[in-house]
Amino acid sequence: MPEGHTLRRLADDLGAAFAGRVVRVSSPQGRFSADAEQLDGSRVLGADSAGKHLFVEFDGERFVHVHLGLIGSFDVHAGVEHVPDPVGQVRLRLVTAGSDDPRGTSYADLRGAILCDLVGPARRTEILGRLGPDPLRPDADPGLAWRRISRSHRAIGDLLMDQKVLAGVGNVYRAEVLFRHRIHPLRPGNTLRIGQWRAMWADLVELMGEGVRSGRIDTVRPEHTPEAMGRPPRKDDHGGDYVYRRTAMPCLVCGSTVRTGELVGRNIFWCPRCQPTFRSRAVESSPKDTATSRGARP
DNA sequence: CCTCTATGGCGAA
DNA sequence: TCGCCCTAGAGGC
Repeated sequence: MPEGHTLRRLADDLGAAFAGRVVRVSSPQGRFSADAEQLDGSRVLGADSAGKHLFVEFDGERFVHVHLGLIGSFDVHAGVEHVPDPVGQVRLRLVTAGSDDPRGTSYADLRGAILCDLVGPARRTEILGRLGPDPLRPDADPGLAWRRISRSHRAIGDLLMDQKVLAGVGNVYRAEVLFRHRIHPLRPGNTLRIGQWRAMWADLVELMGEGVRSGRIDTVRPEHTPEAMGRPPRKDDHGGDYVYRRTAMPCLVCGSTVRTGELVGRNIFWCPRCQPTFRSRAVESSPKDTATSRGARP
């Protein structure tokens, strides 16, 4: 689940349940035990996200830095009657202490994360400093991303996933935003026009904001659903995406066969007709083509 | 029941 | 460039 919208939502939920509360901190699995001991009985001040990074702030300028990676999850249960025994490999558990808060008892379990570290303000600033602008942050400057994109010969599908260029976009938003703007994933960053970038950024702000509210990624415009287009709905189509994980299915807009390939180690999906190659003869090849030196191989 | 894949990125080589 | 993290859902049998 974790692209930027997931972490923003998580920060909001953790803040709502734990901000201002004294918490019991533990590591049932054991891999965070030393740090959990340090934090146990402390007060949570709040939680915030930047890109795919999450920071839970405790008193004394201490932060738990979490990165969910591909398979991590952080489940927040607010206002529960009872706190159950941990199930599975729970690396970090937060439980509210005391009963004088109108929010009642809450707990949260972290599993499978790639990163869970206790850090200070300097380290937090360092981590934030490595991230490009996050479309979910109102103070983000899309010009910083444009500066890097417009000066790079790397593929736009590569640049969009580079957290130093742009923070919070993952494999789904990358494929979908490129489709929505009819841009081929392999098009070099330095061939984009600034108007295209401004439109993509504005779109990401809206799409990811919607993702925070709904808790899922849904990028298909109402006029392009199979129903609206008069196409029969498919049982093997999960819905909500134009091209992501729709290999060999018909494009929702033009009916062409959606294609897939690999770009910097991740699967990329696109429509060969809606997203024509920048130079018409450059990339019209089979999905099994060999990688370039940069790892692009649709 | 088992096997495969995944919205990510670190660190060892 | 690859293994890992070791979850969770989907699909095959």
